[in-house]
Amino acid sequence: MVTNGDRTGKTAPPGNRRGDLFDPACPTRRLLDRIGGKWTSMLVKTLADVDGEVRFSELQRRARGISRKMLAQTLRDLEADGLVARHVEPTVPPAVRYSLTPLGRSLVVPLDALRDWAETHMPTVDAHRAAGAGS
Amino acid sequence: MVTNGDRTGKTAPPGNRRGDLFDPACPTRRLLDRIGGKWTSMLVKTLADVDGEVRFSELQRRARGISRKMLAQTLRDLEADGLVARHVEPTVPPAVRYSLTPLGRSLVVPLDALRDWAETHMPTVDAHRAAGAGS
DNA sequence: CCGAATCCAAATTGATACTG
DNA sequence: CAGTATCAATTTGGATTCGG
Repeated sequence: MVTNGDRTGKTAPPGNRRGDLFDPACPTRRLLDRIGGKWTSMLVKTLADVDGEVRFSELQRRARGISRKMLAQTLRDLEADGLVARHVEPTVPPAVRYSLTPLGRSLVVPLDALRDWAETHMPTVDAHRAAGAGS
Repeated sequence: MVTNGDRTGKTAPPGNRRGDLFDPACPTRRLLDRIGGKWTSMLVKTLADVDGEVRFSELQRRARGISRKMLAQTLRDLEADGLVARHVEPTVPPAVRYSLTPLGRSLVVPLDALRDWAETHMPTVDAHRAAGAGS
């Protein structure tokens, strides 16, 4: 593990804070804040699933339970991050399509690792909670 | 409840198609809800770092910024999940030590994948936000 | 059809103080 | 030392409504 705390005491350049998880500027912490959002990772995965452009309304159809507000908000956030591309068709009525950027697609890899762990181990977690519930 | 209640065996269909992410019962969604918590993943990684037993107060020292309340709460949650083991020494004053269970250690793997992505790509994300900030 | 703005309810978090 | 209880502030998500 890279856990040597060789901090110089001065502000380190971005990308060099590997051992400093509790620093709010730590990239890992910021990433977790982001994908920890209720809809972010679901949207990324949905976009990865279709592997192409999706319209706003179809996205909302696929993401059952999401409100227009949260869909738009999450999408704007993802776009600002460079994870999602937004393409506006200048028609009437307007047609807007979203897709994953290469950067966004690269995020799917670690997200899949997480999904893999969840599929494998969450039943164990559930069993543990059920067993120790009354403790 | 899920209609797919077959938890005793492998239910993954052929290909990549797995559980419905938008189902609140989906394990991946539940895992993300959990590690999306502000302190959960930080604590798991801290415990993985020491690779042994840690006392409550030392944990609080390492996890700069966490309050006793949140530390205790997150720890209790992790323990109920079977990710963390709690060992009480019946002395006066009491000494309690925490450690990662094997299950908890296994979670470190996908968490590290996430960290890896963050270290590599968050600077790009930042650059993108900075570039398109004023829009 | 897309999405921004407003208002509001609910879940999280934190500061502080108290207990065994 | 290792928690727990209570209260308040902040954040988050959702319903509705209005505009392009």
